[in-house]
Amino acid sequence: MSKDRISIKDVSALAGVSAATVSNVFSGRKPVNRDLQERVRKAASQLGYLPDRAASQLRSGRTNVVAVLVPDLTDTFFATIVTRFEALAQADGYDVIVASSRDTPAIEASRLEALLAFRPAGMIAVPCSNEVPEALAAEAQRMPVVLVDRVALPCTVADTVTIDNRDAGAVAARHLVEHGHRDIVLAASRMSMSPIEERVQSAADHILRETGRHATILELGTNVDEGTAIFARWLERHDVPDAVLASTNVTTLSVLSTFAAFRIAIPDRVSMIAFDDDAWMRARNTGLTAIRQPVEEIAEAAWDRLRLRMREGVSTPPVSIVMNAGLVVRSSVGQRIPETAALALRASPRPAPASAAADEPLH
Amino acid sequence: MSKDRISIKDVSALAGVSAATVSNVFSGRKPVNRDLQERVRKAASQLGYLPDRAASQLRSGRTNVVAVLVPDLTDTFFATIVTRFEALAQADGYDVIVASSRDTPAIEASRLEALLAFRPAGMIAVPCSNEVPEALAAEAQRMPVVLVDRVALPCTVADTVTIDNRDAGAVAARHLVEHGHRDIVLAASRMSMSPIEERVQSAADHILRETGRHATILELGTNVDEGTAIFARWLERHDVPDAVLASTNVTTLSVLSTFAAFRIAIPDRVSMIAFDDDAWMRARNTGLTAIRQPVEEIAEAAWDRLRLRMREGVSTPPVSIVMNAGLVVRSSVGQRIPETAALALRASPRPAPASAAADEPLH
DNA sequence: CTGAAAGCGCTAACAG
DNA sequence: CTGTTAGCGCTTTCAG
Repeated sequence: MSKDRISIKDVSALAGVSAATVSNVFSGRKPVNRDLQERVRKAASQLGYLPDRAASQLRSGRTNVVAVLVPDLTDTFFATIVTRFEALAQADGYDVIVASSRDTPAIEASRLEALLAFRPAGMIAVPCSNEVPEALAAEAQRMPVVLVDRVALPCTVADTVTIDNRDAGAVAARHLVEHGHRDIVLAASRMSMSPIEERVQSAADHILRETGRHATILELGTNVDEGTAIFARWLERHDVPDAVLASTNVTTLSVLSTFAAFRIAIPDRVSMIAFDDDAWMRARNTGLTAIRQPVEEIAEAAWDRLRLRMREGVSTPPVSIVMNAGLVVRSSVGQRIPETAALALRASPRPAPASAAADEPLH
Repeated sequence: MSKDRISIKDVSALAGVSAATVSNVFSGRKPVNRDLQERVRKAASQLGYLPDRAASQLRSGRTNVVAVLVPDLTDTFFATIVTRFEALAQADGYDVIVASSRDTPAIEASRLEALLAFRPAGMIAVPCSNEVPEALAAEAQRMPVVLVDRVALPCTVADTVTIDNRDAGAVAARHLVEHGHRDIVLAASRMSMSPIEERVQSAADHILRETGRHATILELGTNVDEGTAIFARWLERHDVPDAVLASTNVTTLSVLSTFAAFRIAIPDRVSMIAFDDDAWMRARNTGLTAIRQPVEEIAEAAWDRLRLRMREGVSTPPVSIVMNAGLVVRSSVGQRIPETAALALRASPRPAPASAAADEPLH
């Protein structure tokens, strides 16, 4: 352990070549004689040489680093996206640096600065609020940026990859209504985040249109424990609804925790549609019916887009990619007889013109 | 968007000072006149200047970057550790770069190289196998390294932070045995990983000592779906055991998924002890009794250690920190009458000398 | 194909 | 306290 760091000069000296040749061997940017290559590589591995990115980047102006910024790494949705990115980036010869904003705009700004100081070749960001951070918007004019998930469309700042949130909300609402549910709670995280607003509002609209009833919208925040507390407080003061539709995997956990604490059975007493499709949702006796976002595909689309931009520049106008979420039906949504149908049944000997679904319990 | 990048010179020119002064304003390493500070800051923000780490690091030899390497970012245990690190590091003025080895030694080696090429000030690593990667062991002699979780003790390479895995296994086994369980399956991920081996072997030893029965050890791997398939295949050919003890949060998910698929009720038909204490374990009607690792404390201990080393160097011998896991009792472990006690009960009118716990069903 | 020399943006050292 | 100068390790000329 004599010298502090092994540099390209140590290698070139040992191999008896110039530093430039060593550089060319490692970067592969210029052809090098086979024999020399071998000598250089041997010397390098003998010394444990690893090129210094700082120096390389400084001189060349190029870098193979892409940055990823997400609101929360402990949220499986984001963790999965990051993991997939990293694999894709690595396959294309890029290294990924990751930062988490812990859902706080101030932290987001600071993490963003930290990432930008690396002068990455590109960046994929899931903003923590609706506002694209100023620094990011500015940077997006020179550096490729792809915005994912938490974005209000249309977005003029950068390319985006999102799901069709209105459709997701409507599909879930329809499923609930078709199963006879009328008194429905929509568990939002924060309505100020536009994808959430879209999911929830579109579900509410559908419910109102189909049943004439107003859904109850509850904001449970982006943290499980906080959301559990809020929902518990609400439940203490209200009747158990027919069904709950979660708008986020975190709200899903909050709602389920509360029901567990209150020993409210799913789907016997209340139906539930979860958001996102995590492993634990399958690991239960009554599997959760859930809106599944195509996480991997989202990550892939974002990476494709970023790679394209890194190759072709940011001069052409931003593109918005919208993917579709699907409903995975398992067993957390039960069949209810809606009041109107039940009244009709009691009032007349003939079956009322209720939906086929609502008839089922009579068989 | 005329110039490509704003450099320190642009700022110094606009502010009418030297580059060194701008540097001192931002690094705070030398005092600068108030007025000048202000002028510099104004010029900088006006230009959108962000110091270039590559250049800074190259010249100064210092860096405020620490690297974190984990086997899997989608595993909540690791994700939580990373998140906590990042918060702590940030509070101390460090930036974190993260990489995931996806539980594959080859990827681990490549990610490790990528991280080391940043020349970080220190590194926290959760190796994916028992073997500390060669490159890391070598690096640990000059750069502070803290190894977490997946480490075989004693470790001569670097400081370590782990839990007392033998104790964790024994505590869980005792809980099961005390509740009258005899036919017990130990769900390992891979016995070749020494913490797992310790947890599982120590549980097996305890069970053998207390009941004279050999526990069944099953290796379910480090992936939920794979583990589910393996356990399902096993269940098709064997009786449902009295209880299952998981050694990992991933094996927990595999086991639960299988039980759900087979509609085997917990704890009526089989008891279960989970590993790690994730939010979803509380979000069920029968909450999971679980071994809880003190995740946050592990992260904090590792960070403290790393910070100390970054301050004081790596010359003093490695230190091993061992923390304690605890058993969180919820409702997934039921009461069984062990055969021996049951036989004794049937054979004699007097209560057999069974444990108090085993008597409970008779009340 | 290889080597010598210059310089990326920044900060250490020293002079003022 | 501020400016000047040199050079970190690499890659890029450009000459051989």
